[in-house]
Amino acid sequence: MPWSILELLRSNPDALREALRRRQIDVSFVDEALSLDVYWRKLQAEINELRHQHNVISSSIAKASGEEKARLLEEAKGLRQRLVEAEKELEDVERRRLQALWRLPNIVLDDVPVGGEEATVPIRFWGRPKVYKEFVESFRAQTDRYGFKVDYDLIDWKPVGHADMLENVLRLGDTVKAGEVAGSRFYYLFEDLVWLDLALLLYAVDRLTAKGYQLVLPPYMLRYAVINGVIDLSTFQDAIYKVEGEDLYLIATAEHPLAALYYNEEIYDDELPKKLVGISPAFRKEAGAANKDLKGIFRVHQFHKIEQFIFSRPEDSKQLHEDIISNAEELFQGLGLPYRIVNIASGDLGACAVKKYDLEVWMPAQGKYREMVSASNCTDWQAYRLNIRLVRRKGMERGEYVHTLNSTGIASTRTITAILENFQEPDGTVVIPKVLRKYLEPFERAPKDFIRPRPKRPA
RNA sequence: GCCGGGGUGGCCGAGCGGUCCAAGGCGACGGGCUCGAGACCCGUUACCCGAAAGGGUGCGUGGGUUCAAAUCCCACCCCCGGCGCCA
Repeated sequence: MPWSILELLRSNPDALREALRRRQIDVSFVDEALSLDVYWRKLQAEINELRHQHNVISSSIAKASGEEKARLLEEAKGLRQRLVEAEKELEDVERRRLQALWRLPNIVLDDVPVGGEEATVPIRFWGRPKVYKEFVESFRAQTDRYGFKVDYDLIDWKPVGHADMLENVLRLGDTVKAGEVAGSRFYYLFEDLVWLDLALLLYAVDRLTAKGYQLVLPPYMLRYAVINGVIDLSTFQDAIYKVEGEDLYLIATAEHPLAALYYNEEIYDDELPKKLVGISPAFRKEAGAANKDLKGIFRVHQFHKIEQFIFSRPEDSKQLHEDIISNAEELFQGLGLPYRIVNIASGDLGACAVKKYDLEVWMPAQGKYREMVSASNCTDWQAYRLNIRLVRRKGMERGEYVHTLNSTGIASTRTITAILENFQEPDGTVVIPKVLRKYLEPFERAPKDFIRPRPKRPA
């Protein structure tokens, strides 16, 4: 049996309906897909019969001659006519069936909290957040309320927000000029912050490759058929830029080209898991973001990202999901940024994922935990769409699809905002995390321990 | 971008309108032989529908001609060589 979702659709549609209910999606998608699948199978059987008759006649024409041949030709032509009609319908049904199947989201694991955004729950905390006195109540609402007791440092001065730090304190960024020349959500970064961006990327690449992840620099654009295999429709609409006049789309994360690395291929189970770390820019339209986070570089159209990606055997994906989120945690622990891990509620899961963890860092100037990392287990949802089959070496059994998992390692600009707020001193100086020193050391002009406010913008 | 050559199953490679439901080889898998391994022998090794029998589809992708297309025509994509341009 093939794709797990198709298997469920045929054998236990109620389980699929339940998954859609949990995601707060219209359950009728299941019925539509089911009836199209049934009809498609029936129609295909009928057409196969017609084709068979046609094939029999066709091949006898080669041996026939004279009147017999003329008669067979007539008969074959007649059958052809009927087939053309029927095949037109099959094509139509096939297209609609596929569309319906591709609209189906993945199932939802049982340990995912059911509900909308508000149902998302923290499952663990790390670090000692700096909490400004006026944010204590809000802090409690994000910690105590869920039954966690998180130690914090009370501070009586209000840290400057990351956007102001960037533009008005450090003066190492210019989103106004970028807005003028490229539009909102673009930015110029200068000097120390550029070094910081590079150092963060190198840090994540170094740590992850040390764990055996293979370093990959992937294509930054993909064809429609490929990128459509990796993402759901809403991501496509909200995030993806298209290159005009070409069948090319800018990636929103290295996850997309990494998933596509085995497009239309078979992978033997004894080669799994394949663990990759990708480095790439991420281009995002942010079409659904409305006016959220317009200031600064928290939510931008373009940033750098180190991405973890795994192809796995189906039986290993749950454990590997825990592994990649803990890899990300190690990176943030190294940076010293206090965070919590949340188990994303069913209504907020992307269609591809059966479960998703976010890592959210405490932002002292906002009084909120904000998303820095997202780690998803997509099981066979992407692999089915990209046609990446699993072959079991023992007995050479086919028919399954590999599982895919992805997680941010470090997203540069977001992590920079977290550093600007968390390691800010009252005088505006930013203390650079010690783990980054190694990646700044080789460069003469790179900052090593501090980023200091500047009187005016460089360049 | 232009000119020429080419894209066949996991890989190599034959076929160039009907006997192709794609030869042959390699690899992989299953079995035999063996104390075991190798060699050797037999078999399996694309996808879809079907409980099965069986049938259908598949030769880069999409169209077209034909009763019949891997084989002929058109468009596009990709690879190789040459020329041009260029970080």
